Amino acid sequence: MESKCKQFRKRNAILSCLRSTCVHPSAETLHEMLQPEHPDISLATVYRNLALFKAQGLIQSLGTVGGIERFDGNTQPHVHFICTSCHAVTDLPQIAVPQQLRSTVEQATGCIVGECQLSFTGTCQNCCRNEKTA
Amino acid sequence: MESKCKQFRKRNAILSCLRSTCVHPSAETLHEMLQPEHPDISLATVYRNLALFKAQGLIQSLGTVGGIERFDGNTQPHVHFICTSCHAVTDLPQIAVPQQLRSTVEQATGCIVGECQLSFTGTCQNCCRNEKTA
DNA sequence: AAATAAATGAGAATAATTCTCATTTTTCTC
DNA sequence: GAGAAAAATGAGAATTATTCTCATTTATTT
Repeated sequence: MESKCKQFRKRNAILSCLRSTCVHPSAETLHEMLQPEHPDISLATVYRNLALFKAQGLIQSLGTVGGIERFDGNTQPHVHFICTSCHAVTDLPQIAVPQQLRSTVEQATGCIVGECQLSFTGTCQNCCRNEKTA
Repeated sequence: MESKCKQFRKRNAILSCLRSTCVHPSAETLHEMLQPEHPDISLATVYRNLALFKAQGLIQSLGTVGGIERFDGNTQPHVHFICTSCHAVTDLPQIAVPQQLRSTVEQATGCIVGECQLSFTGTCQNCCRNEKTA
């Protein structure tokens, strides 16, 4: 039997917050973003729930950027740009994820493909400007 | 003036070892692989030189798999398959890296693109078999 | 050969993430 | 609705991959 949650749960707050941002935050950044409205959520809970959401497929991990794991509340396949200078991560909706390659990979290797990640790394517009003025 | 190295350097051993393998090892795995022939290379030196090679563009980092950074001695653009079960990383030479998208990204965003990474995650053939028998 | 510069080993330090456990909150049963 | 059971959480300790320090070794230059 399914049961409704009678109170706002911290879990929901964490998921909503991640889903409503496009900065692809780290656990710590997400924790900071939650502070104003939910100052009583501990960092451990953020980590715990991110792991849970990831296991459930509710969110996506982008892997680490500068040694820190980054998360994405958007599970639709899409492409990322990662700035190696400021570590900003942005979506590239202009580019399509080559989904059709999934079956090519499976046929060629006998593997079962879950995800396909396409990302570009480089220097973002902001950092390009700053490099020039510096 | 350029100077020749008169003795085998540990640095060279580390780079050759990484270049001669296709397992995309971590620093620690690479250290273990070096043990038989170079038991006097310390783990710190492996880390140090991998960071150096990466900065020089002699090798490539694949990011972390299961929380551990993996390296690739092959700097030619190519696609990877990452098994989320056993953490094996293999090349997919059958698939081409969509290099032409680089300029598309640059024009659309004003960023400067350095690298383009395409990878598929899922369950490798071995792990698929093991899951069935288990 | 002496002096300088670069590389290394060993272990300490760092820091992101995970774990522990006591407490609180939620759900289930009656 | 009350009490029991289960799940979630906070706080801080523990873990661990990676980096740093510094004394020593090795290579290069003079």
